[in-house]
Amino acid sequence: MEELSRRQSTAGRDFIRQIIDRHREEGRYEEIVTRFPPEPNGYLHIGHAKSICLNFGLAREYGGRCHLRFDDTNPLTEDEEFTSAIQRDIRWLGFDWGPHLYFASDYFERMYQVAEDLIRAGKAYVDSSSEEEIREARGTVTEPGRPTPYRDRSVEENLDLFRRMRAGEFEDGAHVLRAKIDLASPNMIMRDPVFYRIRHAHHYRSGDDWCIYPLYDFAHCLEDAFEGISHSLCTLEFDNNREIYDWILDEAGFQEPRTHQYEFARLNLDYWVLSKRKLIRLVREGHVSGWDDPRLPTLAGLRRRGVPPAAIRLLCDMVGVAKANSTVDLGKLDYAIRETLNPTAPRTMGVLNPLRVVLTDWPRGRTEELEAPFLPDRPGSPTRNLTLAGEVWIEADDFTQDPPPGWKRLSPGGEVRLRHGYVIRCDEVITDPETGRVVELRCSHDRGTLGRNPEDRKIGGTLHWVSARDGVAAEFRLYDRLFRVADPDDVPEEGDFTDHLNPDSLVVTRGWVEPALVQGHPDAPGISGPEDAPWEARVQLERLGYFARDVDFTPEAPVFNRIVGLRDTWAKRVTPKAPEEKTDTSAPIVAVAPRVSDARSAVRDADPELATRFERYQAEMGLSELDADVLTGSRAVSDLFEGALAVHGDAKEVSAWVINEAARFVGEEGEAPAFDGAALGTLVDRVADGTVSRRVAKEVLGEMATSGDDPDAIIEARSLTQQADPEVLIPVVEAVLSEFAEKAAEFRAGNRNLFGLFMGQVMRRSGGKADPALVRELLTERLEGG
RNA sequence: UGGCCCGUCGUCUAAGGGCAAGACACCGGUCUUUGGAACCGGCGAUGGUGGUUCGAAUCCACCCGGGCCAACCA
Repeated sequence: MEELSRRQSTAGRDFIRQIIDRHREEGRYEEIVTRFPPEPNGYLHIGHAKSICLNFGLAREYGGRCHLRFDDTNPLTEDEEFTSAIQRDIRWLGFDWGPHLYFASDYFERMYQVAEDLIRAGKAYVDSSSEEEIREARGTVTEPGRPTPYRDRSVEENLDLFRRMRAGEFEDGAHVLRAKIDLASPNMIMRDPVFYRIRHAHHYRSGDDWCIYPLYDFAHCLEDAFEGISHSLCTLEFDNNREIYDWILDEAGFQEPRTHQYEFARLNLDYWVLSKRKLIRLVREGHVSGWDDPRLPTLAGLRRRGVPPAAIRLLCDMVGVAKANSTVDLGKLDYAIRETLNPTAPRTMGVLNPLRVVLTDWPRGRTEELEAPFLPDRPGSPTRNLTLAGEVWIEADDFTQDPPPGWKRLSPGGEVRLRHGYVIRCDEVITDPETGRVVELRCSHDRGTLGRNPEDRKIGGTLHWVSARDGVAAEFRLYDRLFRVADPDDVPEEGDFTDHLNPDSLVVTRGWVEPALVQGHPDAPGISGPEDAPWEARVQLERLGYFARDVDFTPEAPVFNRIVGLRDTWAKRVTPKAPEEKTDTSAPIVAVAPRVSDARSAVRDADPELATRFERYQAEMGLSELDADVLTGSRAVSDLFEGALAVHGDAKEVSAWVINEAARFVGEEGEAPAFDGAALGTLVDRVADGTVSRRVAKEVLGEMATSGDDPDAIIEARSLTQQADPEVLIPVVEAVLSEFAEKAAEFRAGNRNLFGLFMGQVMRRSGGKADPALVRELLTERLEGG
């Protein structure tokens, strides 16, 4: 649909779509299958919306499917109530899972079988230590963990114990099932994670069938695998969990192509909090009226406020998907709402803070019907009649006794137009003798101005109004940001995010609306009747903003929520945004001397040969300490260097090739690449003797790393010999220059950045084979010479 | 502090060796019976230092900054 069109282009696709594109080219998966896996223990909020839009959107774009799966593995916190609320919210957002509704609890038996398999394979054990003991034995980020006394129980004993755990023979906490992996892993999650715990608790779906329940790390990857998920998307904080995800799936024997996990940044919005824990506090402590309080970022709250689901989808599309933690400007949500509502919301009138206007020259008893279109910019728009009699309400803010420069609204002696009606002039101001407050305006109207402008003068402003004769009293709930500060979590010692609550986040006023907003109107979309679902009734109150009926609305006591105000360039001019004091977070600029890496230094301490080489490279070859450091950080890298050096004797040159180009092909665990040092040395030789350009040599190296072929063979097979013949290159250079004549002119006019463009074009056309120094020379001659 | 992830306009996101692009925000202007909308224009960024390269936001090294992990939560 319209929001998707931007994504159709190849450029600018997010990293997840790029990965999926690649998988599709490889034909790796039969179908793209994603999932949205909420835990039914709370309400969905706008952060979840990003994940929903991503997962369901991907399925839609790639013609795959997206599962809705309740990740209900914790009987203590989960509840039926939430499963229906979550389904309603997703549907409201505009997505559908078809028949693919699943529950993790339905997989308990299969998961249990996997756990037994793991035990039989010696990959899991029953630990009878207490929770505290396990935590204590796990070590810290800097110290390795140590085994508990139960780690080496026999398979038989483990199996027996685990079965009795299931059978309910033990109290909560008596035993747990743990993976047997590596207690010294630098990744804390891999230090024998707990897979099952005993919980004699009633589960809202599986009842009392189970008294052991799997934990997230064990359960989630299996759920994905059971369902044939192809791309399992989660937020950044699960990054560390990917290792256990893969470990379990591999140990459980799931073959490629199987599901894999990818992490993206969760959505954050300033002036809001999005953590479940904090949302619960706001509700429980009564800072808001409930989960659907319109000030909350919950989908229920946004819906009640009147935000259209399309606006939330648009926001998610604008925000994109990436791996960098970020906080989105709340103004983007406002934009998305206005953008969505502007083309469709009927224009109507209401007055928030009324001020009485009496038309002194209006004949007593006369009424006039003024025809007003609901969508004034659209030809053929449906209309309604506004009844004008001798008195109207206008907005108190639209009048001032002493107008500032640029004021276009009413002031003593000034003229304005009543929207869809006449031009009026303020003749007299009635004030309360006690308070001095303006209570009424006496005005006269110009009969010649209905539907046309006076010729002798310009009327600057137009005011919205409601007829005092037949306006309907209404309550307005005006919402503002929930917090006063952009980052409510930024609190001083012993402070709390609730300290930053905005006391003015809800302002209630009583005013008037035109009758159509309460009675309904057959031709106006969104306000067709008093019984309409509240969030279906979204209108613009002209000059004020977009409003929706609240769930509390009744025709007898109409209540409207302000969804968002209109852009207001006047307000900005009058109250310029306070320059928010920004704490300077930029790093102080200090020149730091690069150091030898601690990690590599430790490797050398453990390997005397590397330590010797480290010294030798500096002393005998004249390499810098830093280069020598990198070259001796692992056996694989150092061997590569040694091997290459045996073929090509220039230590500096070889060292640069190893460090900058070849080292990246050494595996994470120090596995040697597909080529050896000698092959690398040969390649460096070919660069030195001018056979190939450096650029081509890098390509060759890449191929060596995948195929393991000999460099000469690759050069031969793909005829990559360097092109240094001017006779050949000149026509190419001239072709580029004439094709990009405009750019060339720009270059001559001073845009030096463009040199790379020409260079790149020539290089591309030569298949990267051209001698760059020569090309540069030829180009320079032609661009600068004549 | 060990490991992992991440640093591009004020904000969000592209470009992944060759013209730093778009959106929001902001600032001007045109138009206007919404100080709205629409239209036109402008401002504005590669965390730092070295290195590799004809050419670096992109590759390498170090530094700085931010985030995540030591639940029998997810």
